[in-house]
Amino acid sequence: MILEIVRSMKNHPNAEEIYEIARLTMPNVSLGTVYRNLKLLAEEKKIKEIQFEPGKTRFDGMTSEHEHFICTHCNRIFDITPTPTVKYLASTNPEVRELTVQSYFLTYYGLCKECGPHRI
Amino acid sequence: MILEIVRSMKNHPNAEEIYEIARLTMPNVSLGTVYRNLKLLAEEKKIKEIQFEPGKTRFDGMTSEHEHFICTHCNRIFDITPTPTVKYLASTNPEVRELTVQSYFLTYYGLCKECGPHRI
DNA sequence: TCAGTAGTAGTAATTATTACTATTTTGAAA
DNA sequence: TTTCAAAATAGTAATAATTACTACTACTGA
Repeated sequence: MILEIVRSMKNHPNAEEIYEIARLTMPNVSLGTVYRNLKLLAEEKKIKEIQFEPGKTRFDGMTSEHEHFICTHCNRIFDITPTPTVKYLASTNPEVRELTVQSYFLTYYGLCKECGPHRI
Repeated sequence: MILEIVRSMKNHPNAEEIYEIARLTMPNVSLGTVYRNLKLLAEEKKIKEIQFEPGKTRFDGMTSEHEHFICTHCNRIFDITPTPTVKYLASTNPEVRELTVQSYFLTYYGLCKECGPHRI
């Protein structure tokens, strides 16, 4: 049930937000239960925990490899499909080639289409 | 003073660790002062706040563009010099090209030289 | 010298998260 | 179906990281 909720929420919610949605269908679910299940789901790799701002863990039901873009103006978070994967990039970096890369976490910061001019 | 301490610590310390070092030279500095100055320094962009594990903010005195590698076995954090910059990579990604990228944050997870075989 | 500002120590408060405990639910064997 | 142990839960207490508050000190410049 909680897994379904996280999967249906596309806005990278935190535990509190998931709890609010969960209460709509399970009116007396407790926050502790939400936390516990989120942790279990994360351990089973069915959801991802992500850290953007300090002290706030967010959850992401999309487990396929993807990146994020955070608009520094409106604070919205966008999902980005990686085109040439960072693993390829890693393979061209001598420092990284000596290590075994299993996964990576990449977040861009900048201005989204609505908030800023198109420019790199 | 706190800026010097953060710059001298290469291990991405958290506030508590910085506090411990600060007390060596300023025995009655308070933890609140350390937190306040770290926040000020971060606002002035003289240090960077980084989030690896949930609920723990670490600080980095190296403000030049660089990436991190975290060994999933020994949990050590390594600094990585970006070779082809991710900005270049971003420019090849149509999704990202429509946005204004100001900065990025990239962390690799995997096994370091001591903990795992060399393999990509 | 003195008033005002800024910075600090020390403590209290807040926030996100985890732990605990008594109770409820579940599910499989009898 | 009944029974009973194991697992999950609600509700609350506890913890950890961080921030806010307050009274006090130090520094500043006129």
